[in-house]
Amino acid sequence: MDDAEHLNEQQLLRRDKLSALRDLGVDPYPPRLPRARTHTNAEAIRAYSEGRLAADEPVTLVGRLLTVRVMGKAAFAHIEDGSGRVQIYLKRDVLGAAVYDELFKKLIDLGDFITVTGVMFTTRTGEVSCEVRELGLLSKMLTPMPDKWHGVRDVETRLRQRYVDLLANPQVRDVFRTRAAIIRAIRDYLDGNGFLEVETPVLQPIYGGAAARPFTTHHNQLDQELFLRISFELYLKRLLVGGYERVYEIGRDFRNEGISFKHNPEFTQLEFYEAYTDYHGMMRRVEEMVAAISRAVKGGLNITYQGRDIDLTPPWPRITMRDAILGATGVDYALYPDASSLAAAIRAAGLRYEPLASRGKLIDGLFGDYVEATLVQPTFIIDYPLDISPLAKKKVDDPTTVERFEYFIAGMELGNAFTELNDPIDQRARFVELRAALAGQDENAHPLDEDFLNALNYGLPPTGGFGTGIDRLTMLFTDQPSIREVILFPHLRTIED
RNA sequence: GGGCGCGUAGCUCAAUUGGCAGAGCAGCGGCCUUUUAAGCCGCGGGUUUAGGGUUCGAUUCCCUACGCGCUCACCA
Repeated sequence: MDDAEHLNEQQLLRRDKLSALRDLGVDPYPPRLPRARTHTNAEAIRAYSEGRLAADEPVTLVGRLLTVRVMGKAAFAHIEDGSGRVQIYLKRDVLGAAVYDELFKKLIDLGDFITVTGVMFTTRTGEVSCEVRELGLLSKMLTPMPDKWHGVRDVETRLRQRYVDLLANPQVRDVFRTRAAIIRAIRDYLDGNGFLEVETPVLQPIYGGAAARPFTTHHNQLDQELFLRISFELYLKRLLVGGYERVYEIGRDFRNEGISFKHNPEFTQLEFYEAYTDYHGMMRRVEEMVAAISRAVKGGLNITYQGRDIDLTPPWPRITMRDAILGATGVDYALYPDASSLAAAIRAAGLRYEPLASRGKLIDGLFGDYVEATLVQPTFIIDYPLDISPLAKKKVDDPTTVERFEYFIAGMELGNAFTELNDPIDQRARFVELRAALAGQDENAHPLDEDFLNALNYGLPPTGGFGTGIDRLTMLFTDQPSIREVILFPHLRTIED
């Protein structure tokens, strides 16, 4: 890739300029600034506008050269640093022919990092700018700048070479600033409510806590098969056994599944657990936390996602799974206590279903096919079938149903929570049953997590637990249609030659 | 993994039924001392993703490979 014969005209020309610069005694990659930076671009503009710069007080600015407008013996240009853009004004009278013609006009290109020292002023058209007295090159770009107006649109280039995307498309940089602000808002909310941030193993000898196929890896010295975690749940609950009342973790989960606009193999998850509350308490926490995020990053509770207005003001509706499906399909699954009778009812209603699915899977299928996409405004769907919820506590008056909810915004599932199952005997029975149900597909068959069961033997207090995908939350708050747009380096197939 | 679609200059995009591969930006040369997608004059730049096939002739039609997108499946 670096062979000279593969370089295009413009790349070769930029390399020629490197040697020309060195011939002039200019280091195209100097180790530091020739003169210390005095302001960011934004600070310089503000300081000047607010009259905080003395008359003729020089400022030293830095940035990547984005545009140039040469008018013979004078030129305007814009440079961009992390704070934004500032216009610079260069005059041959001021800089001299050597700097203006030989260095600036001939050897400095769009995309180069430069530094200028000069004096702030306002142009005829009212733009606060810097009239340059000294010019320095900080780092030469050896490849042409992308289109200054259109940026880079090619999806593959944008994702494989995210640095190109970021440097060419400022709005992409904003997405990841917002992502950081969301995570900060989450920490602020949880820290402010007495939650302790913890870290639990990514490499796990037994995986669990979610329904997903894992990635496997291997520890050489121990000669031990390990799994990359698919959730934090079983470790975090151990911590409540140990006496912490409120814990949370923000970190990476790994699921070996298909990739889609809302699935990346590794994604960032938030889970928190709170003793002495239940899933109702978790619902209040979730709507409060999401509202807090919205206030922090959007300044209010009304947002727009892909053209649809969404109001995040708590409280959000709580709708049982049963009522949601009944309303959308006319099927009341409570009337059908087993998979075969429910399947018959679904068929009679003329709806889609997976013939071999369990009762819980049939219900989940109906929900996914007929309800989920309609949940545009924030909604809690509560009370899930037992057999798809092995870690949630049964409802006291209905042992086929558990105290669980998922919350939906913009037709997308964003998170999952339950009143945690803390009965060690029941938990063991659920694991055994689950293993039996999965025995056919041995990829998911794995040993019981005896240590987790042992922890429950020591007593887990009544607890509410919650997990949510930070990537999907970021999609929501940055109005992005795909998870790839909110992950800096999303997974792509490697290119084979 | 299945189905459908896409891949043209450094970037953004055109190219009629299968008939000389183009434009804007960027680049290079020239003019231009308050411009801002600066402007004006001129010039260069292509293995049309890769490999094969049909044809007098292929960016266009066919096959294979690679990558990307959409979608379905998978996701206790």
